[in-house]
Amino acid sequence: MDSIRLHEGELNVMEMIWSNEEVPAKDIAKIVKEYVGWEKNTTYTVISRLIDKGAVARIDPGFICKSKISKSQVQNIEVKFLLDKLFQGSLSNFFKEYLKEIQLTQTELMELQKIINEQESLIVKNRMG
Amino acid sequence: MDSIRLHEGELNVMEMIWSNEEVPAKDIAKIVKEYVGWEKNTTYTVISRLIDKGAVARIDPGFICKSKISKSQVQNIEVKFLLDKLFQGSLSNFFKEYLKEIQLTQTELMELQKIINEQESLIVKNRMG
DNA sequence: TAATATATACTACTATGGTAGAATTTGTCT
DNA sequence: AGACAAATTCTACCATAGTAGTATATATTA
Repeated sequence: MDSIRLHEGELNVMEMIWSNEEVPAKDIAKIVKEYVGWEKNTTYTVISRLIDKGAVARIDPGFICKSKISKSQVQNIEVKFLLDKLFQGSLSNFFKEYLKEIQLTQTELMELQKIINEQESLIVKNRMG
Repeated sequence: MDSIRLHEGELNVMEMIWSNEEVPAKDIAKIVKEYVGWEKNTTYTVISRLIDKGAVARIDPGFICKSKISKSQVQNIEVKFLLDKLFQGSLSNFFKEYLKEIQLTQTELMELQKIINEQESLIVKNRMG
């Protein structure tokens, strides 16, 4: 699980694959063309690069694409990069320097609260064995 | 305040500037050399690019560098990019897809709780006029 | 003031992201 | 089979990140 970084362009393609389990390259090309406007060649190039990077597996016949890395892995990797880059690698700093400063909506606050509660009850459970 | 994106290398330099208000280029070069290992030329090149981008102001004589963008602005910009890129631009999604899944430490939980409390009391105050 | 060191500017080279044209292969329909 | 379309591969071009060598200007000092 070596930190594969994916950029915007590659994500256009990955999103397709993540939401379909297995997709033929040709379909990806079609859909990306429709939604993002890329020529099919562009998509094929990006797919190749994703295969080189190890983010996508090619299955033949049919040039079927299957993800080798989950969206959540990619999210983790990118969040880590951001934290390292601008928050001294610390989630706490992110809370204190970012979250604290912006105005959270009621909904966001409630969601956060829910997550905290869940995690806290987990901790308590663990402590009680 | 047009989304200036700064990458790793540029941040080496910006961190210096942020923590010193006004710094001569030569000092930045020296320190970056010491801590990051870059040749002074490299640092000068990066400084030029930062000036071009509008992230740094050059004051003469002395080639003094002064930041034109705060760290917190840069943090906001980069967080927004990450959210757009991997969380459909939504902080809520970030909470639900990332925070929820990782194991927060006690300290982190407490910090979060504190932030929520503060923001909630703010909302209540506003509501009461 | 000549010699040396330091600061700054210019130029350049590599890697990769972003994008797509051209060429070729494969499939389909008559 | 021949013609047309779709799929795939090859190749390439530009922008920018990443890094630094070379040249020049400026300051310092013998």
